Amino acid sequence: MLSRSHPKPPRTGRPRSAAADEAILEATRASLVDLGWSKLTMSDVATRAGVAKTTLYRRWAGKNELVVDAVAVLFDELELPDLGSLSADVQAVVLQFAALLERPETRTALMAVVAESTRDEALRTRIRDSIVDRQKRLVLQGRRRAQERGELPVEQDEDAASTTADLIFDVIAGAVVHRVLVSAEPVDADWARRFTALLLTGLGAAASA
Amino acid sequence: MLSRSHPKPPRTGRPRSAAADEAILEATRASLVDLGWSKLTMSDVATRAGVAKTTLYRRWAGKNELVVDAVAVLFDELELPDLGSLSADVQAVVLQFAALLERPETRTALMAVVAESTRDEALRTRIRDSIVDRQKRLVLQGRRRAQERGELPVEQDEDAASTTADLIFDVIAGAVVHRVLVSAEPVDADWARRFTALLLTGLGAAASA
Amino acid sequence: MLSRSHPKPPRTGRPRSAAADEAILEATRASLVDLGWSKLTMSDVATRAGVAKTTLYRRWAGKNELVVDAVAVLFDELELPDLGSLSADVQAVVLQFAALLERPETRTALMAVVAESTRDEALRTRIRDSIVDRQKRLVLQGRRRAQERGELPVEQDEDAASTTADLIFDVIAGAVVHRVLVSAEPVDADWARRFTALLLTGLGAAASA
Amino acid sequence: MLSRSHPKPPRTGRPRSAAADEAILEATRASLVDLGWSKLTMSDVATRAGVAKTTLYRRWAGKNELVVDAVAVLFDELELPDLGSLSADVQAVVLQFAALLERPETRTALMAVVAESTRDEALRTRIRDSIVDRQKRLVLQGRRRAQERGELPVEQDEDAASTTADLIFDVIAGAVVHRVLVSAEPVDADWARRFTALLLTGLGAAASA
DNA sequence: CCGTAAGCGAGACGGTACGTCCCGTCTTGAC
DNA sequence: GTCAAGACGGGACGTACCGTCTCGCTTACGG
Repeated sequence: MLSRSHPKPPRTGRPRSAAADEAILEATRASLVDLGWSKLTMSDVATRAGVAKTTLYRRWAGKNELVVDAVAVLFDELELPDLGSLSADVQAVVLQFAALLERPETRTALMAVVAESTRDEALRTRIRDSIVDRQKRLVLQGRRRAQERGELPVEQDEDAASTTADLIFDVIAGAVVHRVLVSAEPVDADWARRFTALLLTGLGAAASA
Repeated sequence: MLSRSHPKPPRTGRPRSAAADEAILEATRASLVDLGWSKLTMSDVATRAGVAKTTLYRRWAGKNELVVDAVAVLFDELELPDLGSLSADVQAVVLQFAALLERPETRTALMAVVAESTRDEALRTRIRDSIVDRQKRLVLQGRRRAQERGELPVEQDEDAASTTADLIFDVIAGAVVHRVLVSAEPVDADWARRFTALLLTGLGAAASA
Repeated sequence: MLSRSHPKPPRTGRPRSAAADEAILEATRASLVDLGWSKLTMSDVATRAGVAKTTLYRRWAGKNELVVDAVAVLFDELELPDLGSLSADVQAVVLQFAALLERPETRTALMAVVAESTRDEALRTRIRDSIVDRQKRLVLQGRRRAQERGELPVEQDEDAASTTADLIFDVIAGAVVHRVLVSAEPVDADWARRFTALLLTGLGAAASA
Repeated sequence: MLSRSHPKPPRTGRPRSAAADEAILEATRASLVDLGWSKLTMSDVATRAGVAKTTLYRRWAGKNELVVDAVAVLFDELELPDLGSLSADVQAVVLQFAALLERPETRTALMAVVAESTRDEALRTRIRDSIVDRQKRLVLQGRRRAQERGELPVEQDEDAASTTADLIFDVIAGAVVHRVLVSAEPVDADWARRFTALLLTGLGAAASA
């Protein structure tokens, strides 16, 4: 669960309903599925959640922030399986990620909030903190495991390692997102295999350089 | 200029103003810069263009279509320079593309229309036709030129060649978009060099396999 | 019909629907009857009139102004009958006025807008122009007729005549309103007779002094 | 102080704060002055009184009841002076009453609660008990004093006397209220003199008839 | 002198109406 | 038949109060 940081928890007054929070996020996802981002309204979410509109606005500044929180949790389902080789692990994650992007709630929401974030610095930060940066763990975890297996050398220069991890992350995430949402072509086992081969070969060569 | 297909040009009555078309698209871009996608309104565009709202709706079905046409032309500015090597050419295009995505009108519009397109098949087609598929010419042109230079072998299997081109396109476009719009990190000469190295190495290995 | 003064009638664009105006005022009166002033809402009026809320706000600044216009027309129904004597005429008008105040739409609306007008100069002016001052005609007409009959002397001092007319108006209107809306006692023929006797005797003595 | 009737005083638990009552009524009057009837809110009154909203609702059913209690006490300040003649006494009360109605808290509140009372029988009763009927004492006191002075005959018929008192009350209260709140003209010594003359002459004639 | 029951400030709750904004359509008269 | 202008029915917005409901206290009485 994302902590929306109540830095000074108020001590008086009726406490906020914890149940409402989850009901609202669930209702938001349902509304995304049924209506999509652009037709989703705060009123509709409130109605579905059995909650007053004011309760929504008391907790979230607007549609953008609400949707980010609603879908963020879905991304935490991604995990790196241990299939014995880096290539197999990457292919599996690629397929998982593509499957997540095919779900109607993420499909319609992700690009929309990214689009909004281009004019809203706070929203961009929220997206990065809640969604994007969290998934870098997969890259780091994959590298560590590959190094343990001896598939990749242990890097000495930490800065370079971090820069490379960022590059890999942009390539994987970008390519899969583009394939699914822009090209609208399927990410199947074959594509995953071909893409992973390209990535790992390029990466290996870069590492040895 | 994109043809918005007037298959049967109307023969009677006052003809449509040709000047209005360009004024509207220019006004749309200006509105995107000033207001961003989500705050852009048809009324605002009409006012900026000195045109009535009815005139907009006579030509475009809605905001989505209008914005696609308004920004599509910007993507046609991309071109593959001839710098003597495939690597240099790719790096140059990557930098061009990133610069285009940094412009406020494309920055705010591109992801937004892609998001809308996830629930609107016609819009997705329009985006592909007007924007995405047009840029595949750059990939094809780059490959042809590399083959002429002997940097890449001439492929026999046309299907495989096409599939590979699609993959490359998704990787390049996806990675750059993700870097600029999601990670919000700069695409500078260094990143372009590193990314291109990864791509071309991976590609070379894949081709020889 | 009250003219809401379109000082510079716009020459372009779709003209405002004249039918909507009357439908809205009628709906307002109906809503006053059903709900009373304090529960009347702009949305309800719009719905009853088959009109969008925006159409209401395009024509009236708010509930107060709308209700003033809606009930003003009812007050124009009052008229001074010619029953042969000033006393009979006054009694008849008193009964008419009381009957008007018994109607639910005026009953609930009149005091409410007067109350609002105590903090809104523009509203007070509107009420005076649309409702109150219009009824002074009854006092003036009554005096003229009584003078023609020889029941009252023709006054020479116009200022004094006007001041007296104002006094009479405040006494009649005030007493009837207070009886009906505050004391909530019936204004029947007996009360009208007694009140008229008090008024005319007092008035006659004042005139001869 | 108005008794708000605690018919069965609760015997256990913490007793209600007596100080809070007066603070709330005072805050209500202050809020009436600053905001007027229609903008006065329970929350605002609670804040001004340094009290929780629940405390208000524990004591009063709503805004109407609260305001009636808050202004009722002001009307008890009216008193009939003994200036030696009925006419002088009446003029003095008229001026007192007008001054009371000029105060912003009564000005905005009185008509508003009367308006509300047209649809709320309990409220009408409360207003009559707390405000209106209390002031009839002034009429009765004035008559008694005038009878003692020999200015008015002692009436035999008690019913008729009561009916006449009601009529006088409606005429005085109605005329002054109408002059101040509707006509929005000043009630000065001259107006009071002229009005009193009209009233007493008419009354004298009626009595002798 | 202690338990208990009501009162208390605070503030979240489900609602309703507000007045504004934009949507996409329709209705004018001018060209 | 298109144009600029602008009114139209509709619907969502985000805000403000409503009157109610928890909360964790405080405060007085009665055992």
